[in-house]
Amino acid sequence: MLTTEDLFNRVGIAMRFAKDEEIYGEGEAADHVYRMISGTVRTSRFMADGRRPIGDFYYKGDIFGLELGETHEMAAEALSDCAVMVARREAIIQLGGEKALQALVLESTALALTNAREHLSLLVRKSASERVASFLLGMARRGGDNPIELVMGRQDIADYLGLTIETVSRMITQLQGQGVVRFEGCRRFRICNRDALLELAAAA
Amino acid sequence: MLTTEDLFNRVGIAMRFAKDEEIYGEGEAADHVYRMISGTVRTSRFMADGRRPIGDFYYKGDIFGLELGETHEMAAEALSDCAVMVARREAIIQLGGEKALQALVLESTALALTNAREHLSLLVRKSASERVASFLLGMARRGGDNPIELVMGRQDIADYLGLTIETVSRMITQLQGQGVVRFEGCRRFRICNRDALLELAAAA
DNA sequence: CGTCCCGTTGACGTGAATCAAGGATAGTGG
DNA sequence: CCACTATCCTTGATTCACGTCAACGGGACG
Repeated sequence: MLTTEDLFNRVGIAMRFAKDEEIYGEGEAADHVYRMISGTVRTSRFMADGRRPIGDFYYKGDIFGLELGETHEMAAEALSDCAVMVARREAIIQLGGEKALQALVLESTALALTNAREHLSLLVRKSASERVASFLLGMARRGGDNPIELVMGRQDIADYLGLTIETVSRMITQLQGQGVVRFEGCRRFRICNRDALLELAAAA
Repeated sequence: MLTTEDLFNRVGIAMRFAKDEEIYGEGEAADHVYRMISGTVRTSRFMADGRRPIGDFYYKGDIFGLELGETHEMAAEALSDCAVMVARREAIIQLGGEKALQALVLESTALALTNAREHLSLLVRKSASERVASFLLGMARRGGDNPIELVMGRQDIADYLGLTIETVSRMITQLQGQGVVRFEGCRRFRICNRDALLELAAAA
């Protein structure tokens, strides 16, 4: 059985997207599948009232763009310059059969579900400081060791956490005041006291 | 190909659970799968600080208890007296092969993802009244026509919406004041002005 | 050096949480 | 059938966290 990576290497083509470039739009036909090689992508939707729910952030190795329906429910945008492998659904079926696509759908859906659940618990976990603490921990988990680079701006964080940029900013300042984290410029930080941060983020 | 329902009828056994009875606990081995016949089930998790995130409510025809991992991430509890078909994972594989189980996993995961997304948009959609309006609409969608019976208490609603019971109660009172819905006792209501309710629930 | 964009900070208002009673309803035992 | 109690729901008063509005700061770029 081919691994997901093999599959993409065989039938996919590499593409690069510049920062802020749109990869696909909301409502477009979803006949391609994407696999991150480097950089970060964000999916989001514009709503009439200006609120902008963020679906997810995708990092190296993640699959995205594979919808259960026919069209993309959210738009995908490059948060930083990035490289992705793009494959047509058809091509995947040709190479690996229906089974390969099904496996991919399951893998992708399962990941999305896990993320959605984590996101849910972030939003239900009410206080702003808990949300920000959890978010920073999550970034640290992905981003490897200190220092950690935030690829997204404050607005993206705010949208993701259901807060405003001012509140996010204040909470970050507060966490610094408590000596838990330390920002070096506004997009890079170090965790000074992991235990305290875990404490603040509370349960999983 | 067997339908999900057939599958359960062939290898499952019918069980009844009384109101408030636990169907399985958090952390237990997840080697059974459940399909609702009647009644309502809630999944939830207890957290150290007393908050209780609710995963989902399950109604007639829904599958639950099928985890991606080895153990149940949340406990399942009967909200009302209910009947379910229970099948062992092994039995499903024996009858329908790996493929049948995979299909079931995908079906179940996809549904869970859809629900989680809907739930997310409920929580990000900020105001308390919007959340309650959306919730009541959702209940109406499932519950058929007027009048609609709420199987869950205020606490469950509050947990689900990320609010307190007092706020839920106030919002309901407010919606009644606006003549949008009308409660007949605290667990049964009618929608008087569907358009206004849709308006209040806003997008999605 | 000036402009733009993004992030921070402050002052203030507001919506929901909290605290605290008070009613309604259902289940229980007489 | 009716008190009696336990639960659940509603309502009011108060507090507090976060949103909003507004000004300021600082780095990137021309």
